[in-house]
Amino acid sequence: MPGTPANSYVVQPVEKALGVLAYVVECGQVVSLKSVSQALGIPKTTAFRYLQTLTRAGFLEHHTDRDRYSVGPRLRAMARTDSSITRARELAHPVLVALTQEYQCTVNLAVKGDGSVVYLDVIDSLQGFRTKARSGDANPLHSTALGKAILAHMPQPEARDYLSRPLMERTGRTLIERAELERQLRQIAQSGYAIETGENEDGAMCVGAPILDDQGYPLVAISIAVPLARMSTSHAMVAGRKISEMAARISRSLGSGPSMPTVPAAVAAGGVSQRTAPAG
Amino acid sequence: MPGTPANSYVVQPVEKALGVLAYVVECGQVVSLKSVSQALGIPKTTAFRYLQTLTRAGFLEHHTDRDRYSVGPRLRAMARTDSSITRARELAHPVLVALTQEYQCTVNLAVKGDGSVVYLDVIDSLQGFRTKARSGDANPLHSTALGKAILAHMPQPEARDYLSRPLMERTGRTLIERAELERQLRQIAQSGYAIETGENEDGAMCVGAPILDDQGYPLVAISIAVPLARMSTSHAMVAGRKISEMAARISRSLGSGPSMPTVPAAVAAGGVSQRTAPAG
DNA sequence: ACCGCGGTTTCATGTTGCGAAATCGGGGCG
DNA sequence: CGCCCCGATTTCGCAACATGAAACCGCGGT
Repeated sequence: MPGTPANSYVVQPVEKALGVLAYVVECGQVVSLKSVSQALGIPKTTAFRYLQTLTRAGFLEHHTDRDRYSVGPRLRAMARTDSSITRARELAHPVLVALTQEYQCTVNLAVKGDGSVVYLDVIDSLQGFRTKARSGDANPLHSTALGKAILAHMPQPEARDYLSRPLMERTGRTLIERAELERQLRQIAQSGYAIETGENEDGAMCVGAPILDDQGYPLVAISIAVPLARMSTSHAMVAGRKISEMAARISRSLGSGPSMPTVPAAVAAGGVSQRTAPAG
Repeated sequence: MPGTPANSYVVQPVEKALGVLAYVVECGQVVSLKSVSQALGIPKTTAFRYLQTLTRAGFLEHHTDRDRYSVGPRLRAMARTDSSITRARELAHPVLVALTQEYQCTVNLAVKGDGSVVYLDVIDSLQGFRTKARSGDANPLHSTALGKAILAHMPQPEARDYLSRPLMERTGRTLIERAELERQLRQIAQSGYAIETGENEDGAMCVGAPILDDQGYPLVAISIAVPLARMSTSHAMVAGRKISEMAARISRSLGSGPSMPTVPAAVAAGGVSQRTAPAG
């Protein structure tokens, strides 16, 4: 059965299941096993298994009453995450450019990605200082201004989980003691910006602030990176306030309820914040 | 290695690949093969194949420069489709209720789904007439007011494709002759509403109109269903104009450019319309 | 009570997904 | 200038596992 030359490294079950997923979505999301099987020309047993698998993974939802499938919560969540990030990048871009010009330094926009920040946009100043990080690189959460800004605005359980893991020591200044780090995070949650003094890369100081999505979750963060020697703490604080304000403006554009300026998560010693109420 | 009892009908490659997909999205969409492999604990060969498959299917995008993966156009398209339909349903609901009350009859909201309309919402009047269709059911495009309204506003190539297939004869009145049907579709495209006189179910007359998404594509349609005997053609035309107007208002809320009231597709004998210019 | 249609379960089969290891490629450092 | 190392591809043989025909079940209609 030569048929398709199977040119490449395509895993057939995956490919077909994705076809099923796409079909369900395109079909306006109320689909029976039979129609999937017929429309895509795959035996119903197989279609059944794919629907089952997709449902279990939360990509589809199974309405047992009429035995129909529709798009599931996981897919919706993914869509929202993606569009939030995309919008945040778009909104942030002019801000990043402005920051580069003002401080003559590298500015970063990064997303949170399991235990790390991943740089999406890195804009270098023409003449100024440059850091090692390039778009696509990843760094620990606890050793960067970006990451600390995110950590400080994260729901408590998630932050706690991260902090309970061993923290990599990137430079001699990296904060690896949990109590110390948590103290700083609380302060960041209050002030709305994070300062990092060579904790990730020797000689580089960063000042960053989080951008919150419509649920108040710190999806991305922006920062400036300057030579450690060039900026005093008080200057950094001024910059921090400014950056924090810019980030907050973007958060507001993303729909992060007008009720929360910049103090959602870890503020107040043991304050607990939930991204989504456990209401289900 | 008992581990998971694999209780059920889950296809492992699919499950794992969905995990990879979710990871890429959650990670803020700039991910290397290695991080996927490490984070999910699957050998890199396998991760590679999944990424490859997901990319080929358009669910991911592969940035060859830095060898990173991010969310692909297909996933974005799915997300938009879903959210459009969801919004359309929400916006349409009060309209449906109003129509039920006004006409004392069943009203429908259906989506287009490969060669058929699938009923999403069916609201019955308390006392009045009821049709067979229930939420989740499907009917042919050419035999229902809903379907004809959609067909008439569909991009020409897609409509042509459908019409070139054999058309099922649901009742004695079903239009199965292509020329005749096309003539009617052109008229529907102009007037903005479709009338069906017992062509899908004996004794039931329907009047329907399409709701266009932000691309001008007829994603869903709404209709009322009354006993064939109860409504004259002239009454139906009045109702049609009203329904068409309501549908157009919803289309506008969905962002269907303010430049097109109700006449996008098949209008004017051979007019051609493209959903998306073939530029891609 | 019968019939038929869709969904679920079973089961034997061989296709095909898997992952260790070898290969390639490129960027950084000496 | 060339070596080295890391990460992405490719190869390849094995048996795990996806597959789909067929049997089974439950329901809704007649």
